[in-house]
Amino acid sequence: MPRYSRQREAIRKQVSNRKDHPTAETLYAELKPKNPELSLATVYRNLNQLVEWGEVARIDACGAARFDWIVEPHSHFFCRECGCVVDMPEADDKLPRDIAERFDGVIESSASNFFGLCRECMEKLERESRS
Amino acid sequence: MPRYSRQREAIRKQVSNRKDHPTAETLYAELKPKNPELSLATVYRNLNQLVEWGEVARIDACGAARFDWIVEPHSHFFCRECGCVVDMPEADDKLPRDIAERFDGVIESSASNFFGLCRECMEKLERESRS
DNA sequence: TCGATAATGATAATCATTATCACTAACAAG
DNA sequence: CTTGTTAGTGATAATGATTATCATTATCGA
Repeated sequence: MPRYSRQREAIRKQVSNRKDHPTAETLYAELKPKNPELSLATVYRNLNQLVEWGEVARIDACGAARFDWIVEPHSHFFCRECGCVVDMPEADDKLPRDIAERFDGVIESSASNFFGLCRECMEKLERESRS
Repeated sequence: MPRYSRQREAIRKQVSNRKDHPTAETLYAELKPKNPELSLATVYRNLNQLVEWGEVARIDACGAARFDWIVEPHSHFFCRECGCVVDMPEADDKLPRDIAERFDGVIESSASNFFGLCRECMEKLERESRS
């Protein structure tokens, strides 16, 4: 029996309008100007709620949690230089299936994380090393 | 130019003597009795150092970081009930190879994380639900 | 033996997140 | 429409993991 709330609606909308994977803090900063009364705790609270309801997905890795309105499980790439997070849809599902069968327990979810440099940072570092 | 230190040696030894994946706090608790002067900060400091030198690996997921003297990258299973961490060597290397080729940047490492219930917890919960 | 400085221990600080709690607002029932 | 129940909020204290600070100690080459 959840009730309507202006704040939750704004948070839901903000997450679904973004193609990248914002943190709670980022969402808060973006929403604050047009919702001056908004509290950071409310952002965290509602994100947890939305995750629980399966409306958004939480991406855990590299410090702060990030949120994604694409709830189908998929892998991510994390750039160690700029901290950006990129979807890696190619890497999915092939792996977990047969692993899960062999495993001596219950596998409820899985996530493959990739770490390194995104193209922008790779090119930037290459440029810098030529000097 | 790192120098010898009794504390680092004790930490190194403690990590390599364990087959599970202890947290910094756990290692501290285990070492403290025989090294009463040891500080938690020293444990963190040295673990970071050892990771940087490639002597131990850091496993990031589910709250506190865990440490592993097996540095070859491999996947892990995390039990949501008891919090145990189990090696999943079967899940490795199949995935990253062809992904890395297609990726528009540099993939330096990858890790597949599995979440769910370990056998013990699965059985315990089954038993509890029959009552 | 000495001196430069790596390493330590104690603890304050930080960062992300959760808990608390008095207050506000949604909304079903009267 | 007025209400009563209680979900939701905002402000902030508390937490947990980790890092920074800093005065002191210890390593080790000169």
